[in-house]
Amino acid sequence: MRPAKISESAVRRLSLYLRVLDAFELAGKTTVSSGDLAELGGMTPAQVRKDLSHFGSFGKRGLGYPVSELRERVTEILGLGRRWRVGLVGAGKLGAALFFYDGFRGQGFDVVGVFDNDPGKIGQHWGRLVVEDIESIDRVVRAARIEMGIIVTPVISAQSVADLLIAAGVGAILNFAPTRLRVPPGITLRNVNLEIELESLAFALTHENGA
Amino acid sequence: MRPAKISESAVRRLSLYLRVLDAFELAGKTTVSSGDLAELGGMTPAQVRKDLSHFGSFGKRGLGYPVSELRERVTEILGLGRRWRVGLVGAGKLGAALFFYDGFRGQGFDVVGVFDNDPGKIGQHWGRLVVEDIESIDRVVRAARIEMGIIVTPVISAQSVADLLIAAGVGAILNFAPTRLRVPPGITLRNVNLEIELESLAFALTHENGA
DNA sequence: GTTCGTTTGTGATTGATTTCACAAGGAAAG
DNA sequence: CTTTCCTTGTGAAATCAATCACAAACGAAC
Ligand SMILES: NC(=O)c1ccc[n+]([C@@H]2O[C@H](COP(=O)([O-])OP(=O)(O)OC[C@H]3O[C@@H](n4cnc5c(N)ncnc54)[C@H](O)[C@@H]3O)[C@@H](O)[C@H]2O)c1
Ligand SMILES: NC(=O)c1ccc[n+]([C@@H]2O[C@H](COP(=O)([O-])OP(=O)(O)OC[C@H]3O[C@@H](n4cnc5c(N)ncnc54)[C@H](O)[C@@H]3O)[C@@H](O)[C@H]2O)c1
Repeated sequence: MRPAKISESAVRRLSLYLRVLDAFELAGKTTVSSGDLAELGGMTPAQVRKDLSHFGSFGKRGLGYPVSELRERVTEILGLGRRWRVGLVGAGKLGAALFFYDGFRGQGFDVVGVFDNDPGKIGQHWGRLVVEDIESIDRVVRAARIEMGIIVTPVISAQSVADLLIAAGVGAILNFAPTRLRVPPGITLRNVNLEIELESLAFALTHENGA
Repeated sequence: MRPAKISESAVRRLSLYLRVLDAFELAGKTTVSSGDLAELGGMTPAQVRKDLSHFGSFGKRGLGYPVSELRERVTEILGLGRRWRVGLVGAGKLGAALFFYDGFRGQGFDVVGVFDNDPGKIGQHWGRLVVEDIESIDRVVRAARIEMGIIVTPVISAQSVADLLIAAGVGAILNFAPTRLRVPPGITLRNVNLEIELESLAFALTHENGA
């Protein structure tokens, strides 16, 4: 089924369902109800059903959803039925934390290229990879058929790095630099801005007694 | 002005306005229009005006908003007119990246406590701090009057760490562990789940040709 | 095969957020 | 003082997202 338009938040909830389904499958359950999924995922049963119904009817009335089949379908919907090749730009503190984190591999994301512009970083061995010169990014992205980029450079370099990634054919970017990147239509951009997260906590703490 | 209810997304936009205002102030401009703010912030002028109007009338018709005054007001609204004391739990890869990142200090957030449960980590000197035993978290949080917690432990420990932070009086938590934490009402929780971000990119790349 | 208890799938409804559109305010120029 | 040109502030309208509520479907029990 090819749904008209799925909201960004609905897609994020699909990721949550997938985690909950993993837990249920591990626990040996063969079916789950929308209520079960909602309980562990932190939303309402109606929302679970609505989200899933956008992609077809997977459940049986009176019974619920078959765990392993639903897990497969959601995996497929999210595009996780295959592995993704990711390039990481910025071999700094955050870049290293991300690179040496194993969690992503388990979800199907392989970092197959690391880039930096610091001569002290270029040539370093990171796991089985070598940190590449940012100058070679076009060649390496094409050679390794990298599909997504993660930007963990300082703000000042972020836009130019994004431009290079896009020019090399990357279609999606996850940006950690606290700045707004401009990307052409058709390129997917997600920002992770930790300063905004902290500021939103500060706002909540500041206004909680007034609410 | 004490507005009835401000949406989470409106608060996040306030953070963006603050960044844009900083840039304008640095550039020596004394007034900005909602159009200017929208242009650099990536939203519409009407939304800028609506967001700001929730907190009062800061602008002059025909002229725009006074940059430095608006910056001060937004700073105040977000609760950034003071410094915040933050505790970091999990002295691992991501914890180190966050701890040694200077960007947060500039926004008013001081990490004044680091905790771990690994004997190999406890006692390590991190900057001018010493990594504390998680067992002492209650004492240290109270002594240092820590107000916010950042959780960067493995999933398995995240809930128990959250419970400890809350028991020690922390009112807001930023959680990086990819799991849903349960917190009592009155406690503010924000999650940063990088797996979900990557999966949302995978979804976009998978469905882009069909859109 | 009928009844009963359960749970899905979905149109209708409610609610929240964003955008529209314009009257009113203010500066500047003549 | 009057006209002109901008830009704000805000109700009204439109769009988008979440929730409700219920008929239809299914399994189990007898
Ligand atoms: N470290 C954190 O915890 C943290 C938290 C929030 C946001 N961020 C943001 O993430 C980004 C990276 O942070 P970090 O702490 O890892 O910084 P860092 O200085 O440790 O690393 C940045 C790396 O990018 C490289 N670089 C600079 N310009 C480049 C270019 N043009 N091409 C390729 N590589 C280039 C540098 O050589 C360096 O190795 C920054 O934008 C920062 O604001 C980091
Ligand atoms: N590293 C990354 O880039 C990355 C990316 C996405 C998500 N995460 C998440 O962030 C968390 C931390 O990741 P990491 O790579 O830094 O892991 P890590 O293993 O390097 O560090 C985790 C630290 O937490 C400590 N710890 C464990 N249990 C504890 C407890 N009960 N109390 C106090 N400290 C405890 C460990 O001793 C260790 O030092 C994990 O939940 C991970 O899933 C990390």
